[in-house]
Amino acid sequence: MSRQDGSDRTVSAANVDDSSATLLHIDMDAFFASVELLDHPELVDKPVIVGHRSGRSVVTAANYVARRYGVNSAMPMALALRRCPDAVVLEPHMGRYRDFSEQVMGIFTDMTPLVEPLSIDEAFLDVSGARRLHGSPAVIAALIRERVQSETGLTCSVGAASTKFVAKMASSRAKPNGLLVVPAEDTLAFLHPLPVGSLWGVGAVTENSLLGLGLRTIGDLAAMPLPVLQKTIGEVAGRKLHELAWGRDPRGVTLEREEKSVGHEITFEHDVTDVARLRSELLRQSDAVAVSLRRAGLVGRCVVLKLRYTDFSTVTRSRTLAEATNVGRRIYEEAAASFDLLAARGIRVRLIGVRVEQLGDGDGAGLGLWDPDDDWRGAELAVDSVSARFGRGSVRPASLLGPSQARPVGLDATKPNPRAGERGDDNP
DNA sequence: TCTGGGGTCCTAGGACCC
DNA sequence: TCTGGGGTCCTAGGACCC
Repeated sequence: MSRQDGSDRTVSAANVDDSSATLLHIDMDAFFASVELLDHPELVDKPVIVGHRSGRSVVTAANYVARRYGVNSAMPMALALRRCPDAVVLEPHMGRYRDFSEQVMGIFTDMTPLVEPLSIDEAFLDVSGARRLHGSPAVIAALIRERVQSETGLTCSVGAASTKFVAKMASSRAKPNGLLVVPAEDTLAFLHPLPVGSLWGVGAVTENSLLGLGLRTIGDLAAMPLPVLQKTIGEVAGRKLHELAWGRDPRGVTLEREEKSVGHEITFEHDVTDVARLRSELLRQSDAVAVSLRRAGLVGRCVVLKLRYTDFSTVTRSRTLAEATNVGRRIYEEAAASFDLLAARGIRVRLIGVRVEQLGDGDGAGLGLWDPDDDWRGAELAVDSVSARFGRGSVRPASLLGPSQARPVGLDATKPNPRAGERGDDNP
């Protein structure tokens, strides 16, 4: 293994063979906080928290000075400020973070076309094909880190390994502002001493289950008989974690991901009992979801209402439509119907949200009925009128067809129904 | 300590079909 | 009818990630 820290000092074996470590995971350091510090250089040595100071918010990001006080992202703001009363709290500026995100993703794409963004501030890169042009994975990682720093003023950390999840775990152990290369033959030596909780996909609940089995390290997990593991944490999770513990992860870098759902939710500053107010929030969110769907050229068939009550218990109610939609009014009707059943006997609501699932291709624009970028209210009738024109089932989610068979609305309706005539009694 | 908002994936039970 | 097996869809809840 070889490691560089912020001063580009090689900490261990310098002449390590990194040729097998062709998957890079790149993660920006304290991303939101670092962007804010570019605009407030006078705060560099002070604890800085990004988030809303008010009410029920949580820490969105914290710089490394704040982290020394025990402040971490997702921590309740009230707790963070108790731990670090002198912290400077800055409001988030998502648009600005998105701009920086695009800039660094652009730097990644200059090195290889095989870039899989994982979130706004991290990505996987497959550099196996870029070696001849740019050099070994460690050289490519160093080039990227230099460019990111000189062109944006931000730092990032890079993990290089032969599998995605080991690269991801390596980057988190290189933080901040470091590079950690794990050649294939060092994978188990790297993984097995680490605590089970550091495995990607092991959260607090699973960690507790594993500790209950006496498993403290990833090496312990690897040595555990698979059936025992599966009995405790489930068949799929057990198999997956066992594979990961042995460094096996067949996933490659994927360029395009299909969106599975679109939703909006809010937590009120104070719990709300007023049903009319809750309904109007539902209408607002339904419209917002519809706008998001149309911008993405999508329609959805399943409308999910989510409520969180005063005691933090959460319920969801879903309704599946006969035809997919991206019309705010339709989404609202379904969400409100679910809501009325729950609200009939009075409720105290902390959070309310609407989500649309079972997404499909909603390319009604090709029919000249509406422009997906045009969010004026009149466009609301768009996909419902397409359905009306072509009849039931003309708007079918891609998930029913399989990815390669997904077709724009309308075109699909010109095909014979593939499910017609399959109802015969062929019971053996 | 008192818990955001955006998501993905898995489990499990029941309806329904052949 | 005292009932098998396999598949798909729908629903609700929950773990997990950033």
